[in-house]
Amino acid sequence: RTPAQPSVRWDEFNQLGTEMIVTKAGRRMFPTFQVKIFGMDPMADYMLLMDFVPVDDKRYRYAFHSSSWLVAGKADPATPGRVHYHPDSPAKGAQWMKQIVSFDKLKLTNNLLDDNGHIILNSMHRYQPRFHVVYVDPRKDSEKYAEENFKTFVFEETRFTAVTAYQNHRVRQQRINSAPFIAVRRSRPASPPRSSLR
Amino acid sequence: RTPAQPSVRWDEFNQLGTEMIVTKAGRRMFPTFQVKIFGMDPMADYMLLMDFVPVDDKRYRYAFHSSSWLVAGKADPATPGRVHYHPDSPAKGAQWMKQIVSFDKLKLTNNLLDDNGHIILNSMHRYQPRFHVVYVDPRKDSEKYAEENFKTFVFEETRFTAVTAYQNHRVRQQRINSAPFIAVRRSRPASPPRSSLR
DNA sequence: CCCTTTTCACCTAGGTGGTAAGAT
DNA sequence: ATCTTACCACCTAGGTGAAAAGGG
Repeated sequence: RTPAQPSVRWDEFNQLGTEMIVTKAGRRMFPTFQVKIFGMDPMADYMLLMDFVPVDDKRYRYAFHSSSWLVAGKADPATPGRVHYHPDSPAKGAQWMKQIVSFDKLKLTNNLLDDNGHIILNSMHRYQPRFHVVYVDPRKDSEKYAEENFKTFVFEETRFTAVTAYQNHRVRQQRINSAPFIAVRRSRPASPPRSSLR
Repeated sequence: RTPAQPSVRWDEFNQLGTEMIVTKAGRRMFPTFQVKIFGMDPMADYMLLMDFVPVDDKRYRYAFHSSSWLVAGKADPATPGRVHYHPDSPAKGAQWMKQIVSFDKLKLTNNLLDDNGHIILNSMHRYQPRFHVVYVDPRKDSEKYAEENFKTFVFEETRFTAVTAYQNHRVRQQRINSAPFIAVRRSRPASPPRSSLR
């Protein structure tokens, strides 16, 4: 049976055109990708993982005046295709099914040389998250069954554009509304003059 | 092969007579109990857990003037004997052996009605932490082998007296020295008079 | 008197977006 | 112009000991 993606929040963002921040140090996703899982063998071991595939081979830019995304040319060279294993992997089916599985430790970066195992994406490109379940086959010749022990699920509403700063004002606002604790700082105290005296 | 308890810090405290704070809400141990493990089957599953047994059947009190612990009578009725499973359990031997295993999530409480699964201890009593390794036997009739699949380790230097507030001044000082970040607040702002007006 | 509980200021650890400066 | 980066104030979440109050 297909796992479910609790998706109210994703739908809200998807309507606006979800944007995910990527930074050099790595940024968590918001919304977080989470799934409710059904139909596993409670006693068997499974690995859960995610990866991200380009939606198309285009680069985008955001037109502020029209508040819309425009194609800005062909995609930049693909980034290293990394995967993120859910840190509880491997675990028994019973464990995974007990509650919603949340990928809140996953981080996105635009640093091609990232050394922290984060997912590397190109800013201004569109991505589709994918969710994979791997059954840990106890049989000796388990490689032979790799195909059948591997299942992939795609939730289209989780597509997004990677950005280094929110582009669409309404997405930023939605983000702030979704997490009331986020401070909206209005201004920064005047910084000292940079260096009139070297 | 016997696991090792990194023990420099434990020895320091043990010389003074280690005291562990217990609170109603639960308090972490300091020092933390941690072990380096050797000799597991890398591919097999193991559970790691701890429990605490009374060192004797006595109750103690601390004599400030002589800075020493005195026997204050027979032990209070024993507390429910709980165990604490390391939250990563079950996991493969390879995983456990990869690095030092730290029981830093374990909490001690004096609340007999505790509902958070914390370890319940009697204040002013002495305890010996114990560390257990359970091999998860894949055989059908695994109960029959319970004995051989279960190993217990005791590190005597980790004995302590449970207290609700540090008794020995030098233990308190040692604690503060061990964690430089701990604030030593000198005084509290005068509190408003309690209720001259009910 | 001896011990426990409550409260609270203060700390760590880590994530967040705005701003301004930097880069291309 | 357009996008990226560094910096930083501000937040959450949770642990900590001291002091003060409470209890037997």
